[in-house]
Amino acid sequence: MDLTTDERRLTDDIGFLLSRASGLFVRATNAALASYGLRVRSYSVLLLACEATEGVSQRDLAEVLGLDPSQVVLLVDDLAASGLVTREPSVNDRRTRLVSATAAGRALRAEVVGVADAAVADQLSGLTSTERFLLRDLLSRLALGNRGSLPA
Amino acid sequence: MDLTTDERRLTDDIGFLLSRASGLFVRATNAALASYGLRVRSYSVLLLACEATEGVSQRDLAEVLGLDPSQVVLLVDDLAASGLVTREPSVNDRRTRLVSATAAGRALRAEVVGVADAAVADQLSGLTSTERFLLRDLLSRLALGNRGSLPA
DNA sequence: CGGTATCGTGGAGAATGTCAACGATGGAGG
DNA sequence: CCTCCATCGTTGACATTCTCCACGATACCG
Repeated sequence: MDLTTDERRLTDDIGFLLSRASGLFVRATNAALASYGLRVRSYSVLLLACEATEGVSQRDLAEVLGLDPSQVVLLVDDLAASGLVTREPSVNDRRTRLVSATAAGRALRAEVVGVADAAVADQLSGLTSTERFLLRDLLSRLALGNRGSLPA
Repeated sequence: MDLTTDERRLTDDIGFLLSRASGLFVRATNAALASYGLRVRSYSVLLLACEATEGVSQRDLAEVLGLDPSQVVLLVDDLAASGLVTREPSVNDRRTRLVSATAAGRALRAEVVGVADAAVADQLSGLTSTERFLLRDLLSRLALGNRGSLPA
């Protein structure tokens, strides 16, 4: 049942397909967010800042996003300069600076989230709802190491 | 059943998960290929050159890889400088230059393909064989627009 | 022949990835 | 208290990648 190596195709490689699909999604989402002055990266940081009521450390941001901490600095710099997030030192650990969304940040997020979701949904138009859930579960396990499926 | 927008999480977004997983795969594969002087990109070009018995136009390479043609030029430049591929003008259309793998290119591919596949398989270790087929099918439809599932 | 499109190539500038170092702080142990 | 070591944020440097534009060469179409 194993194909000989000579019969393999790049277009059957899951790594290649992941990279290809990811590129399509990122391009589509960047285009959708462009008019709001956001890119996928800064939008992701904004979302995480909105999700964390008490703020997120930049170390955690780097961890979740899979980025080098030095990249997070620049992303937060831009968002802070735009007044979308604040960066305040933690009282528990003065090394860490907690990133929190401002009112303006939350407002922009509320305005943009539909556009971003629509861009993603457009790319997913070929999949049924069931297939999307399945894909999300599989990708979640690859990207985040989640064990089981949806938790109840 | 729809969550309010305030309850959505970035880690549930398929676009984010795709980007995250793709990054993991690319990093792992790059690390595996590093000692052979290849990166994911050049390795992909080499694979496509090996698959096409009559050579591939750089236009087609750009199309399949989802890259700008100007990037393909540099990739082929490197591979050609290493003696892994040749770039010869097409007899049908002298504008196009067909990229073909040399004997050295095919030899290197045979040597490396196992290492690259192992890197991908390692990332997929959390998925069953059935889940991998399923994931490949779903990604293939997203990345390549394939309609149905596996053709018989 | 003239107009238009395509292929490969080069160049510019932004965005991203990777790595090493540093100051400031925290934590553990003597 | 003091020293050693780890962590967080930051900066800098450098390579890779992305995006777009323009050009010469060739093809196609009328």
